[in-house]
Amino acid sequence: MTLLTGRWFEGDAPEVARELLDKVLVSHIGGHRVAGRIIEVEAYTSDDPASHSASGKTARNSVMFGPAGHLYVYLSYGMHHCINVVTGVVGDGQAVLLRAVDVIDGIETVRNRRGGRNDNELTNGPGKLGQAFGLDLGHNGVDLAAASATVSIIDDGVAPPDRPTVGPRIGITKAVDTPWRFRVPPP
DNA sequence: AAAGAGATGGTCT
DNA sequence: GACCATCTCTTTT
Repeated sequence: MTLLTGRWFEGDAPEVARELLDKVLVSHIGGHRVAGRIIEVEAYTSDDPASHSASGKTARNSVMFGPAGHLYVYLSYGMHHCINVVTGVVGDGQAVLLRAVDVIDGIETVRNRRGGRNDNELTNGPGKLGQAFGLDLGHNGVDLAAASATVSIIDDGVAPPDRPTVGPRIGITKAVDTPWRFRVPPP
């Protein structure tokens, strides 16, 4: 049971993405704790045409260029908050998008936040995950390892899969053939 | 079961 | 003013 801190996240996004599989995302928001095992991620690097960081630092993506282990949150399609973990060294805009988790604590809170949907559709997409954990633009830039962190990532001893399922990233129009989506294989 | 379309707002040209 | 790292609901096979 160890809290992952800044240095742990530092590295190339595709590598860190694989390491993040089976780690546990935790949020403490509004007096509710929610925890979920990360089962699907996507990597975005700085020389990657599909990445928000591809054309340099802007107001939106500036935290991607900051230290590893902070959250990069952006608003997608005007209504969904997508959650990323920054991985590059300072000045290098890399991040891993968290696409899906299995809820392991706070399922009642998640059901409430997700408006009473079927349990298998609560956190199986990046926008759904953001809503389930209570995250929004106000959480952009938060340090996952800060003492006061409301969001963190924990290693509870479950190793990442030796052979993750690998595939193309979803919902992008550039670099669609780069296989940087990783998933925990089905049991 | 699959395909289509609308919602909705921040960010960048 | 266009473009989205999406989701949900409706319509059609």
